[in-house]
Amino acid sequence: MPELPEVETVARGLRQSILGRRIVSVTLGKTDFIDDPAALEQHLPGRRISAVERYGKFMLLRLAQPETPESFASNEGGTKNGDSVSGSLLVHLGMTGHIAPFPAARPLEKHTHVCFLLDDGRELRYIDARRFGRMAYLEGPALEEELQEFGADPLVVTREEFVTLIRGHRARIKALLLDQGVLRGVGNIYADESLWKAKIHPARLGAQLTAEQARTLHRALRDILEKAIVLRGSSISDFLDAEGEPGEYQRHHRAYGREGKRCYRCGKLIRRAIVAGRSSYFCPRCQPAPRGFPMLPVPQRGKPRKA
DNA sequence: CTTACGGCCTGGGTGC
DNA sequence: TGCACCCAGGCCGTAA
Repeated sequence: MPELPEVETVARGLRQSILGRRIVSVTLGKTDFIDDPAALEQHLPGRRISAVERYGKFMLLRLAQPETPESFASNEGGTKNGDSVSGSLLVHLGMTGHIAPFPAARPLEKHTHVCFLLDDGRELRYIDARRFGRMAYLEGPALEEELQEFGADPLVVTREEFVTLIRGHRARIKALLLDQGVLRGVGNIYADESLWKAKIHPARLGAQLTAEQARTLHRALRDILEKAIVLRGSSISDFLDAEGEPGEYQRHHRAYGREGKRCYRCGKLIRRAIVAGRSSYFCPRCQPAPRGFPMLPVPQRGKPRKA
C-alpha cells in the first residue's frame, strides 16, 4: 500500500532509471483506471521524461516536447524545452500498483496494463492486479486544478501551519491525517504510526487537540516519514521499489498491523478499532480514548495469533 | 458548510 | 481441489 515514503522511493528509483528517456510508443491493456486512455496514446509518443516528481501519493512524470531542430529554431525565443506548455503523466499506485522499466523482450507479468516503449529499448511498465491505481495525462489548467485539490505536504508544512490545520477541523484526527485535501501523502500505516508515537488516540477530534499535542504529532509524523523514506518504505503485502527491492520500514512499525501484540512502550496489548472507516491500531494505555468513544468489541477477524 | 457512513471497484489470501 | 468471504484505499452519493 504505497503511501508517501513508498511513492518517494519509487520516484527516486525512476529518476535514476528513466529520466531523460523519450517515450516511443504506448501500449494499453485494461484501461478502466485511466482517466482518458486515448489522451495517453495521443500525447505521450515522442515526449521526453524531463522530471519525476512526487505529489502526495502521486507521481508526476513531467513530459517535455522533443528537441527537434525545427522546434528549436522556431521556439518562441526560449520557453525552456517546452515545459511550460507540456503536461504530466500522473500515476497513482493504489494498493497494488508497480511501475518500473523492463527489457522489452522480457515476458509481460500478469496484470501488466500499460507499456511505454522507451528510446533505449526498454519498456516502462505499469502492473496493477487490482487496478485501484489511477493514471492520467493532464496539462495546462486541468493539471493545475487537479494539483490544487491537495493539502499540504507533511514534510514541508511548518509546525505552526500544521497546528492551525489540525485544530481547524472537527473531524477525527485519523480522518484528518488520511484526508488528502488536508495533508497529501499520509495513508493508514503512517497515520497510525505517527499517532502512536505522539500518544494520541485516532478518534480524538482535531479541534480537541491541544497545541502541544498537535506540535508533537507534527514532529512524530515528519520523523516517521523521513525515517521510512531512508528505509525505502514499508513492504506489507507486495510493495517493491522500482528496482524490485522491498522496503525495510515495516520492521519498525509500532502500531500498524500489531493487534494483540505488546505495545513497545508500556506492554499493553495493541488494539484495533474502526475509526474513520479504517482499521486503526493503537495502544489503549498510551493513547487514551476520548470520552464516549465506544470501546467496541473488535469485530472478530479470524487471525490466529500464536500464543 | 462540514462530517459520517455505506457501498463500490478487484483479486489474493484465508478458512472451511 | 474448490469456493465463499474478507479486506485493502479512494471515491462518490446520501444523510445528518
